[in-house]
Amino acid sequence: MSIHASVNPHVSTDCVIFGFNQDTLRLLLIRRNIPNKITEVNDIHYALPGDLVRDDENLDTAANRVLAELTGLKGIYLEQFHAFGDPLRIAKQKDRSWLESVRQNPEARVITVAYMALIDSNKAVLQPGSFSKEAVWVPIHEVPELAFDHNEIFENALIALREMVQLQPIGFELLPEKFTMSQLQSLYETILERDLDKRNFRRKMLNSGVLIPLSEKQIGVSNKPARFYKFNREISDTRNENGILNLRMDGSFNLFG
Amino acid sequence: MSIHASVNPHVSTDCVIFGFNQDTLRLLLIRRNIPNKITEVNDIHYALPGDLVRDDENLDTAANRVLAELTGLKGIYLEQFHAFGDPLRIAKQKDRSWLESVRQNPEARVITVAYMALIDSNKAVLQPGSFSKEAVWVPIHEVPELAFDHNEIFENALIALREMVQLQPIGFELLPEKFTMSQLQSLYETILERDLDKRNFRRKMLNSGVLIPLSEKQIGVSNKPARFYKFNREISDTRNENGILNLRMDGSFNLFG
DNA sequence: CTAATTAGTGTCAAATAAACACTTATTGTT
DNA sequence: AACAATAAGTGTTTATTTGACACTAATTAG
Repeated sequence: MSIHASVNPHVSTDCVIFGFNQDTLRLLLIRRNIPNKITEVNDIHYALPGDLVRDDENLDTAANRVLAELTGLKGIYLEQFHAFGDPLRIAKQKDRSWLESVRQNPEARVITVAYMALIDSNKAVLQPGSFSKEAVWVPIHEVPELAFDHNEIFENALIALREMVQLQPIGFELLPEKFTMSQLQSLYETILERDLDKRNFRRKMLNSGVLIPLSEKQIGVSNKPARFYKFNREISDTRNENGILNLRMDGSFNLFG
Repeated sequence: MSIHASVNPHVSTDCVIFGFNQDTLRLLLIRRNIPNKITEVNDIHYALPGDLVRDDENLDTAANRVLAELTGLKGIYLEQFHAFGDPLRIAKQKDRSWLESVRQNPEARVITVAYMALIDSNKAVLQPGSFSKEAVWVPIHEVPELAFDHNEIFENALIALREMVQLQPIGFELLPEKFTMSQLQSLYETILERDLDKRNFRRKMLNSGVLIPLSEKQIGVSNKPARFYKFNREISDTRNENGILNLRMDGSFNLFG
């Protein structure tokens, strides 16, 4: 028997949910009112949506549940990217009363498994219920101070997203079923935070085979109407046993050196 | 309060420790004797080294501790790659007596955060102590049935290694301080399981700037002696706050399309 | 019918990747 | 001392990919 203490921690999943809207990459946050014992006025805290993992759930299932409860969406792109387990992570939050409770209850420690989700933010109907009356979309450059170590988790997710988007054809998950080449380019430019050459972008996307051009075009725009495309899911849509999409091309999708 | 049960699970780290020896990629496993209540003879089980995360530890620290206890090595390449938390994962092991105990004690559930470690297997002096009298190096193609879901974890690690080795200069972690170009190529060929062109490999490695040629050469070989190289750690050796190496080049290290 | 706006298109130069075979330095053998 | 065996080391040519760059086309608003 070890002399070292190992009180079982709580285990949660937190979801970094990205959406893309009006040429802006957005993060879905939960606004919570937390009673402040000193001021007796509620503090407003923002946090990543998350929940404890239940006995009968595996991690992917828990993340999917959080997502579904919040957005009403199922079977969307969701990928585990990192587990966070600093014993002091709870204490990083602003709310001092929590810090005290952690000191007194080491078993209040929470280890969280973070997931990144990419959704078409138009499809997400924020659900009525315990979560959703507080859910808000926030542009990624206007993310406020978050509870716990959620800012760190978000920063990690953003870095992971930037890397993944250059290796795997996942950007589509953020767009509607039908989209124009310009929308797609704008998405990539937003995520990568740099301009891309229009002609080179089109060439690369079209040659890669991940786009299916549709005959349909924009209507009602006061300029040359753009063609719509859809994502070619045939390429390698391998949905794992938990219904999680995991798109991977055979070779590298190395978009922009 | 939720109607759903959330008994706190145990949280552990498991380490997939790779070594390279005699042109073979090897995995470091623990051999355990587990009393079998039925046969009253010990079953021999192999498992990934791992341990519960302690109260005062973060995840990286716990993984480093497991590694140090087993190999005596510190500050080596260690990277978290996935958390596994299927509630039935314990039950996947062969030993039926465990399965029963899990059914009776749902709190026996273990969520594990898996790490991949790359070490110069010559440097690892398997430590005397509770772990090491049972530690063995096994070629990756001869890995036996492992406890729990450790085979799945290992398979995932191998896939992750193959991907990472093509994007980041981490192969060096598996070699001695000084190595020849042929050793390096053999390592890459072993990991990627395909032949590489000698001249193209040399050119790419040398142009990438990750190698520092030494004046020293092999002695005592009955052929043209090879030059030794060492890894250029200056490139971007960013050791995080937990002493974990995290090598990343500025651009992509896209070695082999 | 003119202006404004965004879509859509091709070429050339530079960089990178892929294919390919012979010479060199050393030891062991005769 | 010559020779055989072995693995190290070295360049060139071709094909492919990338990056830079500017005009025409289709539509609506005024």
